Amino acid sequence: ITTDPGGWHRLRMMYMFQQDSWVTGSCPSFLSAGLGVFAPSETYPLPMTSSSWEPQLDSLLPSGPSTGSTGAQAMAEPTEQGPKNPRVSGVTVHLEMKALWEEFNQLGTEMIVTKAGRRMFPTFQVKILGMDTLADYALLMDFVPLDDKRYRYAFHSSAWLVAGKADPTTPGRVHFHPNSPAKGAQWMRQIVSFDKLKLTNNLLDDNGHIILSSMHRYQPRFHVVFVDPRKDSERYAQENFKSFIFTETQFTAVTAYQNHRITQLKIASNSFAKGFRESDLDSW
Amino acid sequence: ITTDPGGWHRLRMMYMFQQDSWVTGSCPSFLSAGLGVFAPSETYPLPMTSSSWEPQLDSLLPSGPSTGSTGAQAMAEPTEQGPKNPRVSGVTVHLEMKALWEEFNQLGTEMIVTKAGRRMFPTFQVKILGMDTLADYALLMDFVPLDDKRYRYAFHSSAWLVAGKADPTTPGRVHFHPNSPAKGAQWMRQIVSFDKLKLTNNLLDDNGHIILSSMHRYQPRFHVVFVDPRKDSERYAQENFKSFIFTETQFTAVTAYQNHRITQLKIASNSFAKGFRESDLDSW
DNA sequence: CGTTTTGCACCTAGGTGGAAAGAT
DNA sequence: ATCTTTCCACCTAGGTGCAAAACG
Repeated sequence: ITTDPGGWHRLRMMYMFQQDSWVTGSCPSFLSAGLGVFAPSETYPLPMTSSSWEPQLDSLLPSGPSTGSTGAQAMAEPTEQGPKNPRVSGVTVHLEMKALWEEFNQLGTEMIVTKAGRRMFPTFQVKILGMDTLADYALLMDFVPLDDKRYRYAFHSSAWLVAGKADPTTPGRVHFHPNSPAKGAQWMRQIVSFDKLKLTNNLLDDNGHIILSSMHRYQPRFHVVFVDPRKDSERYAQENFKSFIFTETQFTAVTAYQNHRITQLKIASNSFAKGFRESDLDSW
Repeated sequence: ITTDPGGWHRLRMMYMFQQDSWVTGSCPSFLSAGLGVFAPSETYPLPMTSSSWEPQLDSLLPSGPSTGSTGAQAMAEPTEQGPKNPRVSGVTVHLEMKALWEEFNQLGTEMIVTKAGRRMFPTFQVKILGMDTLADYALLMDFVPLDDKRYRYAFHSSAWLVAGKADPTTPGRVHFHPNSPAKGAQWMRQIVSFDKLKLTNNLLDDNGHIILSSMHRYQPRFHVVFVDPRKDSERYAQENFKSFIFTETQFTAVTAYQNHRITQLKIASNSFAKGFRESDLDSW
């Protein structure tokens, strides 16, 4: 938990209904041993009509005319998850930079994956409410395939096409927020940022990064896990977590940008890419 | 506890025997409310014969011929602190970069203080053993005046001279390691680095930095505090912490380096000062 | 041919001591 | 005279997309 960068701690943890899965982020082993953990479904479980590539805005979000509320945020509708521990049942989550996410999503968000690992942009950031200030929580992210397809981009028509069935994959890793576990008060104090999370296409990755297949579509998921102090906490695993899905954060993993408009939006909005801005705005 | 830099959380906490004191570092308020806290003595309490400026090595350290052990480390002898909770009584702490600290200490370590706040170099880093892996701890640092004197540096003789009585001061702040509180397992997993700690000479500092008086000598102290879950934890405050002092880390606060040899050693050993290396070693 | 890898120029962000100017 | 402040060139460390090369 110190500041040693790249010193990710890796550990194993059992999915309840699945095989083992690598867990990323610095997380103490006693936590993974104790918290049980939810069962990520192999494919995206939300009611979605995403048979076509056409990006759609989250129908669950408060749409309508924009009210101009300060600090664009979205609140995810948790999926049906059965009875929950009161430590997590009241938790609500707001997505930061919602407007930017939507702008990308309307074009069809692409995220670069590299062998060494690449950060997401926009960064997944949330504001959390409703935790028990005195209880311990771990915050996690994972990525679920949006469908069982492989895609390719047709440059002449500027459109994504289905290119076949999805490549086979290993179960998929989970990224612990490096500050996990921490008290509810700590998590709620300010925006929680997953800027240490990196995406890779290296199936043999040894750095604890999230492994994704290029040219496949994914839905990020966010999980709030109450660290149950009880000895037999595994038995309550299903009750002790709550998951949140923001459909505007879905994306296609790529090794190089396909849609030129995505490239331009990345350059325009990511400060690290300022070197590629030329004409746009000198007013700055 | 997220990654927002400069977003230090500040809060007040009561010393048991003293007035209020500012606490720095991101630390949840429930913690400060609960952990009670030790009473830092106004002047350095260890048996020391530091009436003269001559820097002396810690007589408590295992000296003798260097055995060439890997990773130079020191283990602090805790001062007499009365009966302790078993959660802290077995804790031991090793100072990292001990050899470098000693090299500086032999010359008379100087640390720059600025209005905006300046990091220490060497950085105070420790390896911790003997914590209860499942218990919550907070790690703290504070700085105790080594004496009641004000110094000045005589350039012609390259020596420090007493320049009078110490300037009056306010009680002195405490720096919480930003990851506090965390489980013992988390703290012991890797080296704990206080690289977010900054020193300032601004008495009105609003950034939660440690306030020191230039031309005065200080002894850094390191405190391991068990976060007692009991409601009346204040009553056990004295039992729930253990303090460690590494005399080789003592220093004089300055606004500009006085001893040229200190400057050269900083330049030679701090990678951020590489721009000032010229002749020394091109083999690199 | 479509896709991936590599090296790189160009940034952000921020930690150094120096030198000159300012303060007392 | 002594000490402090400010600005700055020069670093570290690392996040960008690009272009060319490599891959299959």
